[in-house]
Formats: sequence, structure tokens, C-alpha cells
Amino acid sequence: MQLTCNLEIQMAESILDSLRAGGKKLTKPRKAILAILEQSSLPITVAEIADQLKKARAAVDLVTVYRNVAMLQELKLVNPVGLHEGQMRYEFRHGREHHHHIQCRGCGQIVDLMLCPLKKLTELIEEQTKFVIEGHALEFFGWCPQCQ
Amino acid sequence: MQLTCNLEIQMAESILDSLRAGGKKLTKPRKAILAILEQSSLPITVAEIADQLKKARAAVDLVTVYRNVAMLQELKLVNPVGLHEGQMRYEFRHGREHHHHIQCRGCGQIVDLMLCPLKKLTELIEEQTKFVIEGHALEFFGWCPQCQ
DNA sequence: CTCTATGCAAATAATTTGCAAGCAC
DNA sequence: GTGCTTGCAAATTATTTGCATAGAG
Repeated sequence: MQLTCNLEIQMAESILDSLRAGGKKLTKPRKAILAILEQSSLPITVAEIADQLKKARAAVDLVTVYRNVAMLQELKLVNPVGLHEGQMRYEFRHGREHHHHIQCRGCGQIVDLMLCPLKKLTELIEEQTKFVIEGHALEFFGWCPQCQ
Repeated sequence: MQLTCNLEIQMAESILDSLRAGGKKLTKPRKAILAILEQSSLPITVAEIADQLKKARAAVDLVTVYRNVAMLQELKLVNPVGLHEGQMRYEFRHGREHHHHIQCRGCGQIVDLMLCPLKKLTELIEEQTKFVIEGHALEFFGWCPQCQ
């Protein structure tokens, strides 16, 4: 079993539909990027996606990764995750519940937090500010057991 | 009354104490940067700080602003605010309650939200993850009344 | 006088843009 | 074929680092 096998994943139909609906084509580089995102259980950077693809002998230009990630964001297939690291991370939405993250200030490790306390609050803020809220970012920072 | 007058603000004693405690000196560029931060009611970027100082005829090198903002962050005198804009924003802590922000996806306007629902949740996450939580980032994104 | 701080130049890093050639549909 | 896509080069933008000089305490 070669690494490249990992990139030949069965893509969920809903994802393909979103792409088609957006007039997007299923190219080889794009499939590979989607596969990496789908495999990644935690938010990942553009550089990391490119690195993994290179290791899997399916190298894709950094620029192509940037463009695809931007496109996937527009189609709401990926979420941006900003951890104040100087670069963005992205995570696949498909099949995952809305959630948040905590990152260790020591080792940088990221852990998923499968919770969100913001539904009620969102409504309240919409009332008070007259904004229509489309999304939110919530991340925690601290020290993991090993780094404490 | 010249613009430069605005930069000659009475600095709170607690701020001066923090600086002294950190072995920091009160230079003219530093005072000017602190004054801008203190005046700004919303989180501001490094470039904006430098621009305002230039307009106030108290120009300070961008690098100096970067270094000061980093230092102030270490002393916990300013908070970083990441709105996924490709650059960081910073806001002064002194005399302000812990709060969050909402930004309009249309015009970029930022509004303070004087609330935080995360105290209980923080304890819960600490219990569940064994992390020691030091802080969190929470921002909302949406469309302001004008941009809807 | 000692040590921190600043400015300028230059390096690094993240992200974007332009354009000709390639490939999906 | 037509139009979205890609790769490569190059431009932009954000942030950091090195170093000699200036200034605070």
C-alpha cells in the first residue's frame, strides 16, 4: 500500500454536488487537496497540505492550494481557523459537527472541543446590534498537561 | 490645539508600574504608541498605529511599533484581536472590561460586545481536557444594518 | 555609564496576482 | 472547443532580525 493510495478516497456525493453547483471541475490536484483535508482530523495550514501532498508524491503548487482553499471556503466546504499563529488553518466541514478548538501555548498541540455555547448568545447579539450574524470564531489557549 | 496635543496624555499609574516592573523605559516613541492605543476605542493594527503617529507629526518606525506591541502583549497591557484579516489588531486593556467583537463582512466595521459567556465553559473544558486555560478568542462575523 | 530602545536595511514568511499553457466537461 | 485550472514567476503584504547609534534612568 503506497501513500498515494490514501489520496484516492471516495468523495462524498454532497461535496461533489457543491462543486458542480459552483461550476467547479474535479481536477487531479483538487482531488488530492480535498483528500488531504478530508483525512485531517485537525485544522491544517496551506503549507502543511502542500507538504503532505509532496510526501505522497502528488505534489501540488502552493498557489494552487491557496486558490483551492479559498474556493472551498466560498462554497462553505471548509472553515477557516485562526489561532494567531501568523497563518490560517482550515478544516473540512463535511460530516463534522460544529465545534471549536483549544491550542497549547507550549507545544502548539490542538484539541477539538465538541461543543458550542453560542446559539442563544448569537440571537441576543443580533437583537442588540442589528447585525445579521453569519458565523463566529472561538478558540481557547492554554497549557496542555505535558507543558504545564 | 494641534494633533500632537492628543499624544500628551496622562498615563495611568498602573501602566507605568507595569512598564517599570518589566524594566522598560518610557521613551518618546513608546509614549506616543501608548497614547494611540489608549485613545483607540476599537482594536487597531500596527500599520494604523504608525499611520496615526505620522499624521500627528510624531512618526515612529513600523518596526518600533511592532516591537512595542509585542512587548505590551507580554506585559499583558494589550490584547491581540485576530479577525482573519491577514493582520493582527491590538487593543489596550487598561480600564476596559473583558469583552469581544463583531465585525461586518461588508464594510469591515467593528463593534464591541460587552459580554462574555465563557467563564463556566472554561472551567468545564479545563476539567475535561486537563489543559490550564489562559485565555480565549471569540469574535462574531456578520452583516451590519447598512450592509445587509 | 549601563542597558534598553530606536531607526534603517535587509531578511523571512504568508498570501496574492498575471499570464500562458493544460485539462475537464 | 470553451472555460475553469494549474504552474511558474513575480509582486504584495505582514512580520522579524541584525546592527550601529541614541537616549532613559
